[in-house]
Amino acid sequence: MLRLSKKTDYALMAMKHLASDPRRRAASAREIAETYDIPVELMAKVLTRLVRSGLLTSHQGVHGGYELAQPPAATSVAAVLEAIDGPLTMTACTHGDHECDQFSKCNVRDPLRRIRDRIAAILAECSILEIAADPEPSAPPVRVMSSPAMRRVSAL
Amino acid sequence: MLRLSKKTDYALMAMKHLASDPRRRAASAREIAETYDIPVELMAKVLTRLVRSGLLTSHQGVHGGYELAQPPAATSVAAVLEAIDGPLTMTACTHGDHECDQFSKCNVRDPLRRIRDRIAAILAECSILEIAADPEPSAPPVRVMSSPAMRRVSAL
DNA sequence: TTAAGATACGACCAGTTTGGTCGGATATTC
DNA sequence: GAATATCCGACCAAACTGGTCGTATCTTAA
Repeated sequence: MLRLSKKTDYALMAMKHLASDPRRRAASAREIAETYDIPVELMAKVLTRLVRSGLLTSHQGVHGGYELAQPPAATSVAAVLEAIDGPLTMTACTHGDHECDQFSKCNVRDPLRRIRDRIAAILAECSILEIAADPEPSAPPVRVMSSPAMRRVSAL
Repeated sequence: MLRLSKKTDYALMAMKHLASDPRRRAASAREIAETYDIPVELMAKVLTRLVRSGLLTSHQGVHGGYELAQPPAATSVAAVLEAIDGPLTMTACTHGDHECDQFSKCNVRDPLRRIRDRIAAILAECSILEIAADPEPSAPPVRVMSSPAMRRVSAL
């Protein structure tokens, strides 16, 4: 499992779309949704969450739409996940609330927290730039730039 | 998000319990369940899944119960996850089936697969031994690495 | 041989989450 | 003022999840 939600998928697709868009104008929810066959209203909902989290800027009106709030290298995949699905918790108790029935007796809390931290690190190190750099279906290959994050990837 | 299910939690707790049990006899579902305040029937269900996946051996009868099928170092956390929740997929299409509506147009499939592989590697590298080596229910305050740190990729 | 302690298995249920839809309000440009 | 946008909240059906129940079967010990 460990599956990420469809909304997160859509969010990442949109972020990549905006990151690799050659023309530097805002893209509307409709445009993105139609490009990837995503229900328009749902795409809109996802995009506004990204705006609220500061990852995108929006402006309304006839030629409005969404733009990245930061350069692609500055936004991590982790940030997108958190924007859509909330804090990256692996268990009910990862966040500090003791609302798990087994809290007092749990014997795997700390080990799991460490695993979670390692996963969080991976997601935090992976930027939208990295996602966008991927040669995708029909998109022309983007020139690979060398940044710390990218070098780490090719090392794997 | 990326939360793992309660059943997986229970499975890991049981595996650790069995791995760190000094006396080398089988533990019953009831014993484990009561130790950690887990509903007995649910614990039983989880344990049988672990048996079916070959991670535990069981035997019935009066002094029956469950035992690790392998030394703790030989079972990975990933194996436990998969035993309970099925293959570790991040998206609908990670496993090869094309059952996602956006399959043909998806622009993040490959990047996500690479991220998934890195996460899978972490889970595969972490063994039950490592989990069991952890000092027990200390219950220290939990500090979540939250937005500011996660939000931006460091030093880019 | 029988009672007790144990796993095995499948059906079931209620609560939550999720993906998706709808209606309407507001802003911006032409 | 019309068209194109974002914004916002309510809503719904389907899927998933945690948990329960009943029953069958195996194994040991008295």
